[in-house]
Amino acid sequence: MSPKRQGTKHQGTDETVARILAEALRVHAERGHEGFTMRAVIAATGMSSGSLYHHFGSFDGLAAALYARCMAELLDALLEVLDDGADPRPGIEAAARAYLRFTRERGDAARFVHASAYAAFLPEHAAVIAASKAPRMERLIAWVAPHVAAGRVARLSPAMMEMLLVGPLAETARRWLSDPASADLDEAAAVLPGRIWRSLQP
Amino acid sequence: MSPKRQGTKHQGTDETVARILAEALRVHAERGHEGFTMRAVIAATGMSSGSLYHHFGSFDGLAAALYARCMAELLDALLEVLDDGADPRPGIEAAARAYLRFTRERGDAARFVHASAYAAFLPEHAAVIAASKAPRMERLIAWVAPHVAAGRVARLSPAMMEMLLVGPLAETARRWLSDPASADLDEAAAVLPGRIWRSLQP
DNA sequence: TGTACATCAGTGAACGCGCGTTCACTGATGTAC
DNA sequence: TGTACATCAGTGAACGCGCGTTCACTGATGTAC
Repeated sequence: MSPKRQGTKHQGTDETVARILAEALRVHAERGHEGFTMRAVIAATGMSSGSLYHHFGSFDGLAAALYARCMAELLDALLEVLDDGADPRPGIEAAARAYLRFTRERGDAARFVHASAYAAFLPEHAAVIAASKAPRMERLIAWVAPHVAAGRVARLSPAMMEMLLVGPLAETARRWLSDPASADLDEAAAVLPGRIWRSLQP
Repeated sequence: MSPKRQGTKHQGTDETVARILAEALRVHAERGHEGFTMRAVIAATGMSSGSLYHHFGSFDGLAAALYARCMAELLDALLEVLDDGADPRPGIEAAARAYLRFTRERGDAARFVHASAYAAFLPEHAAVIAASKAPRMERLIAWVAPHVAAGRVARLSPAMMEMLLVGPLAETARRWLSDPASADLDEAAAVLPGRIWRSLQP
């Protein structure tokens, strides 16, 4: 079931990278943003610093790779629930609920994305992150475009749509992630999707 | 015009505290969140570490004081534009524009607030921050309450209202603050207030 | 099939550095009598 | 009015610590001939 190392043989590179990223995310979740250090990740993985440098080049490189993966998972969670119906409303509302569900179920990934908003690695490793994020954003835009053309969604720039869709959800997630007692995800899931849809109507 | 120190006489405490906070904000704006350190603030103010500890107790204490001040300024900017008319719409829309204006004109304060979202000092110094934030939030809630009672604003919990009002604005601010080329505050000021108002209508 | 070499994941001790914080001190001002 | 003491803003050298990073190395596997 669980594929362990065989003797002293090396694992595949992808497997090691995935394992390091998973442990790094765990460290961030358990020790917070300030406790998220190269040395903590080294200790958590049980690997050597050299190995981490071999795979990621630097601590910022590791963080950027983790950010790209978490962001991709979040966007995939939204893309997954979009349908091909003539009415955009169910898709928008389902995406809003998916955002909140992702926040609850993948709180560690959501926290890392949100907490990295002003991290220095974002501009420095913008290319790696864009490579992961851009195609998914394009799929979202491609989904909504025909609805805009048909007058079923307001003719706004993609940026403004994103603000209206993601803004209230991100704010709720941020609140809940920093203190689960301070926000009610169930209430948000009941209230926000309909209100967000309203704000996007023509 | 500029009140300098007179000989070796000490300034007032409030004046010193204000000067330290102003320099700290400047350090944060110029060197980024990772460059925002006690030592950088010491160098920028030209004061001794002991003096900063005398006034703030710790670096987190200084950060918490700065956060409380910046958050208060942001909330005051919103409160300032609320009017007493029978129609809540102008007030809501003016508050939305005020948020974006504050972001542009007080970018340093806005950046510090946003970048501190997951900082360790928030829970540790929650009391200091709440003392500054809570009364202002209450004034906002008190402003909207009669409109809700009269059926002019949707009957939502204050938390949900806050998410709908602030969400798209905060997301826009965040985007603009991390890269002014990646967001258009003018477009946001033209588009978002009306859309936010829609999302809050009964 | 055997040998020589290249590749590459992974090791871990050691590096210098900047961090937040401490504390014994100075000296100006306020207060008591 | 003068003297003694308390208060408190401000000083700055020194503290130990954990940080990200380096680099000479090991050893298993893949490739060439």
